[in-house]
Order: sequence, then C-alpha cells, then structure tokens
Amino acid sequence: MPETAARLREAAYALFEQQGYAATTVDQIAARAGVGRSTFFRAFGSKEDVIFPDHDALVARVAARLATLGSDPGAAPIGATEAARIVLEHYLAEGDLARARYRLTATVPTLRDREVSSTTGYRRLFRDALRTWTGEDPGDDLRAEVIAGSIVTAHNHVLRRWLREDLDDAGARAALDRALGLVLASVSAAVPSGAEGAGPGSEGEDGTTVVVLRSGATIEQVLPHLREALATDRPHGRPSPA
Amino acid sequence: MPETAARLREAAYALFEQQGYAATTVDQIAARAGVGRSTFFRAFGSKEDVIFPDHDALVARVAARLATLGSDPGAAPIGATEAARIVLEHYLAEGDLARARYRLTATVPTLRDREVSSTTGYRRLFRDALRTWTGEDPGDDLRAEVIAGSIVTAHNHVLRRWLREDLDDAGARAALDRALGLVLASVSAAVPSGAEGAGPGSEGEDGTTVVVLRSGATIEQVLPHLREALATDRPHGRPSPA
DNA sequence: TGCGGGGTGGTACTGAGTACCGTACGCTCG
DNA sequence: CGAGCGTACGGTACTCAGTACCACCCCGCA
Repeated sequence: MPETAARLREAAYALFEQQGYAATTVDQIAARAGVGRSTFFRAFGSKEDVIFPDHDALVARVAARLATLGSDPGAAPIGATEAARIVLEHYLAEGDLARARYRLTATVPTLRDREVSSTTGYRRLFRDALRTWTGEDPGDDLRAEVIAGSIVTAHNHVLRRWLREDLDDAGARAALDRALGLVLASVSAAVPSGAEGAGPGSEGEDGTTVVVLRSGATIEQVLPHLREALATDRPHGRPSPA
Repeated sequence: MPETAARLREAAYALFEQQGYAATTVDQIAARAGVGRSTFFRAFGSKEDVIFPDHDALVARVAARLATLGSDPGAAPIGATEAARIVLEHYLAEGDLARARYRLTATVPTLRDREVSSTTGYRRLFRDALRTWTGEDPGDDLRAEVIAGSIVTAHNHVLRRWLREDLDDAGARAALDRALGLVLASVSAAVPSGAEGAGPGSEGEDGTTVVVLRSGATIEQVLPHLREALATDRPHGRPSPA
C-alpha cells in the first residue's frame, strides 16, 4: 500500500541525507522502514526509483494536456505554457520533498544523470506536439526540436531557481510565464519566418518580427516600449550574427 | 596497451550485436578478447564505458576550443560553430564505429540515458562560453542556457541524421552549418531585446509582452502588424513577420 | 644478478536486481 | 461459518557489475 511506500521513502531520504546515497544500502532502508527487502523492490523498482517515483505519471499528465489542444497552431504558446505549468505545479506541491530531492541530485552524479535523461521524455512530448501544430515534416524537424528543448530549458531554469529558494511559489509561477513568453516568442517566431532562405552566409536582409504575447494591453500601452526597442539600433543583445 | 582495449572493444560490440547488451556479461567479453575480467575493468571503468570511451577527451577539446576565443562577443557564432564542428568531425572520423554505437544506444534504454546525460557537459560548456561573451549575470542566465541548448540540439539533430545515414559526411557538414546558422541567428538575436518592462506577471494577469526580433525595420513598417495582433483577443502563436 | 614498476590474472567481497516460494491477511461466495 | 482466492509480504537463493587486494611475470636498468 502507499502507506508502506511512504515509510520506505521517508526512511530512504533520512538515510541518504545522513550517510550519503552510495553508502546507504537497500537493506538499511527496508530495515528502517520495518519491512523486508523484497517489499522495497516491489514498491520501487530500484534504489533510484525511491527518489523519482511518480515521474511517469507526470509525463502522462503533460502528454494528456498537450493532446487536448488539438492541432490549432494558435494554441501552441498557450498549450506549451500550460503543459509546462503542470510540471512546475507538481514540484511546488511537493514542497520540501522536491527540495530534498534536489539536494540529492545536485550531489550524486548517478542521480543527476537520471534526472537529466528524464527530461528527454518532455522534450519528445513537446516536439511531437509542436509538429502537429506546425505541420512540420517529421523527417527534418529541427525547428520543433529546438523549440521543445527551449521550453524544457526555460522550465528547468525557473524550477531550479525555485529549488534553490531563489524564488517562492508565486515568484516561480511568474518567472515561468515570463521565461516561456520570451523563449516562445523568440524561438518560435524567428526560425520559420523570413530567415529560412537565408543561411548563415547571406545575412543581408534585416527583417523584423514582432510577437505579441498574451494580448490584453492596448497599443497605447505598448507603443512606448516598442518605439524604444526599435530606436536603439543595436538591441541589448547581439542581433548581428557572423 | 591500447591493443588490449581495442580487442576488448571489438569483442564487446560483437557480443552486444549478437546477444544484446543486457545478456552479455563482462566475463564473456573478457573471455572472447582472451584476457581476464580484471583487465576489462582496468581498460574501461565499467561495462558502459566500453561503448563511450574517449568522451571526456572530446569534451576537453571542445572546452579548449571555446577557451581560445576569449570574450569577444562577435566571435560567439563562429566559435560556437567551430566547437560544434569538432564534435561532428569526431563522429565522422569514427565512421562505422559511431553508427554501431548508435544502433546500440537506440535500442538499449540504459545506454540511451547515458548518452543523453553526456550532452549536459556540452550544454554547460557552451552556456559558460556564452556567458563570457554576453557578460550576462551568472545568477539568471536563461538566455545563455537556451542558446547553449539550442546549439547542442542543432548539432545532435544533424549528427543523428548522419548516424541514420540520411546524410553523408559532406552533407552533415553542410547541414551543421545551416542548422547552427538558423538557430544562432534566431535565438541569439531575440531573447534579450527591448520591451522587457512590459512583461507579463509584473502584476496584472493580463500583461502583454512585445518582443522585437532582428530589428532594422521602422515603427511604420511594424505598426500595422502590431495593431492587427493586438486587435484580436486571442494571443498570437503566429508571429507577424515584417 | 638483483631490483623496481607496469600490465596482468585470480580470488574474494559487497550490493543491486531478479526469480521463486511459502505464508498470512482480507475478501467474497457458497 | 468455512472454503476458496487474490494480494501483499518476508525469505532464500541466485546472477552479475563493480571494487579491493594480492601474487605474478616481464621488462628495463643498475
């Protein structure tokens, strides 16, 4: 029962923080939880799984969310944002447990690798969703991959700041909005549009793309910022490649 | 000697392709190579390492290449491209061996995870290099992370196509140039730009973010599209390129 | 001839993960 | 009530990766 699993998890975390991950054996965890070794491997398939439990379920929820959005291209930014928020909210709900896990993964290379490779699932999910939204050729979907990767990167960036307690819950939510807004706007807008024909060599045309996120403001509110942005010949960043 | 390591590697690949990775024991590999089990673990630290041998050396070479470029922001795209090419050329030089490895990693989840997590090193490298180029705040370097991730994604995308023999050597080199050109042009230009102050979540739920990409146009050119975008109630996934 | 060091094989051990079996508890159906 | 039945549990025994340690052999060198 989940009762046993919870006891095992608590025992595991306690021992990990106390003796370190590698120095803790499954026998010790089981003993501390007052169950047999078999029970541990029944509840969690492996020693690592006691740290990353409901990961698959979370992936499934994200997949479900992305699936409900259908193939309306206009829904892409919203859908991606909401899907990413599902993941963030999951961690926020975990609270201290998530932060304890972070302390472990930050320390133990094995666990860090496991966590890193787990992000592949999300990348794939977003990539596939983006493909249906953009109707891109599955054989050469660099664009979908880049956007998907950027979404995951943006989410993880915000999540990591929350895990480090640089951000509180509200701050993390706001930061995710902001990060995804920036990332989606830039990356999704730029790659497909004008630049397609222009390889790295022929950078002659100086197109400008304007992307509006989460509209609700009037032109009057936006215009000053826009004017300022366009006025500076060279934006804060480094727009001129090569 | 590298002689022994080579024999071990050949034996390992042969057995893996024949019986599968999991079903092959280190004893079998050592026996087929005509050496003892100890020798195997001396040559390769683990069963996985026989498949991913000189990975660390490659990372070091990329790091060295990025380091030679100093902190000139204008060098960023060139440096990143050359660094990525180092990795691609390494695989091209491996030839069939790289493709044999790909067949394995594509099949065995454990190996796939290992390979995925190995890309973290490159991400970190490019991110740090980008930071010195852009002089960004190390505490909140979303932009550098996104660009670094996109570079790695672009490279891996091309590499995978080569591994699948969708591309020959020359085609892979050209595709890498093209992919990195697109990715760097779009992603590096966009994220930092103007209108930051109008970000969402900066209190109201209904914020609007305007992001200007690849500036060069005048307000007059942009305004009609902007007006149209703001007029529609629903946020725009589709950008309005000018 | 004596001596030191690197590559080697062998042995023994720990610990994760798997397979299997016997058993106790709780349930429903007769 | 008791007979079945499925499920969760504990225990045993095994495989195999990885580590530690030791004895050896070969090679150059004094």
